[in-house]
Amino acid sequence: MAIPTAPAPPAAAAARPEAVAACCAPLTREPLSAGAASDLARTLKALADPARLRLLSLVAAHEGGEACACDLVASLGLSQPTVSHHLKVLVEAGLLTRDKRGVWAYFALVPQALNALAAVLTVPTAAPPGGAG
Amino acid sequence: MAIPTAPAPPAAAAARPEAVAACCAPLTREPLSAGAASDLARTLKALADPARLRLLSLVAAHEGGEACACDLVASLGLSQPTVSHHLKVLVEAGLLTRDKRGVWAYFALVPQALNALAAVLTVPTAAPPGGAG
DNA sequence: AGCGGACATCCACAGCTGTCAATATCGACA
DNA sequence: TGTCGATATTGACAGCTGTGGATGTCCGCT
Repeated sequence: MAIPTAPAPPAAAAARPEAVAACCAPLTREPLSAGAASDLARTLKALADPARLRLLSLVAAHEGGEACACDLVASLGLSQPTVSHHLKVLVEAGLLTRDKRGVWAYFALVPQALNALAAVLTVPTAAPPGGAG
Repeated sequence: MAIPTAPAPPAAAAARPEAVAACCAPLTREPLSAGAASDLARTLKALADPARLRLLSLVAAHEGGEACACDLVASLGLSQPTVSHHLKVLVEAGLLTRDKRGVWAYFALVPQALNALAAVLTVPTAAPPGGAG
């Protein structure tokens, strides 16, 4: 473990969800720095779980684009604390937003976060005629 | 969508890299089945590691689109067994191909795998015209 | 054939992660 | 104010994962 990057607290990730995809350069343009790779991996780790993927799709497919936590618990077949934990991970990764109304908590997708992630992963299949610099 | 959660051995994943993104439906179209979520998570887990992300970018950014394992070991600052392990994970996930020439092993990107992944994650931000359904 | 180098595999270990029971917190309501 | 219900947090634990040292395997060279 020789990652000399700044030890930012995990809560900071939620404060800057735009850090997900940095700026623009796809994964394949130039070698990732250790810090950039760590940032990107943190977001991907939030995605790389069956329960969280299902949560995202449940929220996204729900009418109105948002879903109540109680619905998610019922749909997932996992315990309520476990679902709450997964939702927290997704919110802190900037992939979901949480809106608490009364006793209910509603979660909605953050499309730009997923799209930024998709943009980073996209590979230019056709080589540009101008040649790479 | 009745993905039967077949307990296929991990080696089978390399034989069907197109299984990464199933068919076409983005994550946000309809709730993922447990099997589909598990499949997608498996591929994302292969990506969700700083060392493997750097490996992918190193390979992709290397001239000729492929890189020798020795270069990767030198660039990553990790031990040779560790790099070999990460490369194996990426190959088994269908994200890299391995081509052994003599004593050297060359690794190349599988653009379609990453692009399929990106397609799954992409969220349609604008509603399709006339597609009120 | 013998040797050296490149890569893969095995083994062990520390740290992380998903899971749930128990509990705490907070808002709605009588 | 007291109770009920929804959600979040805590604590514990099993299983997974990243890592490196030691070793095996295979190829090229002398």
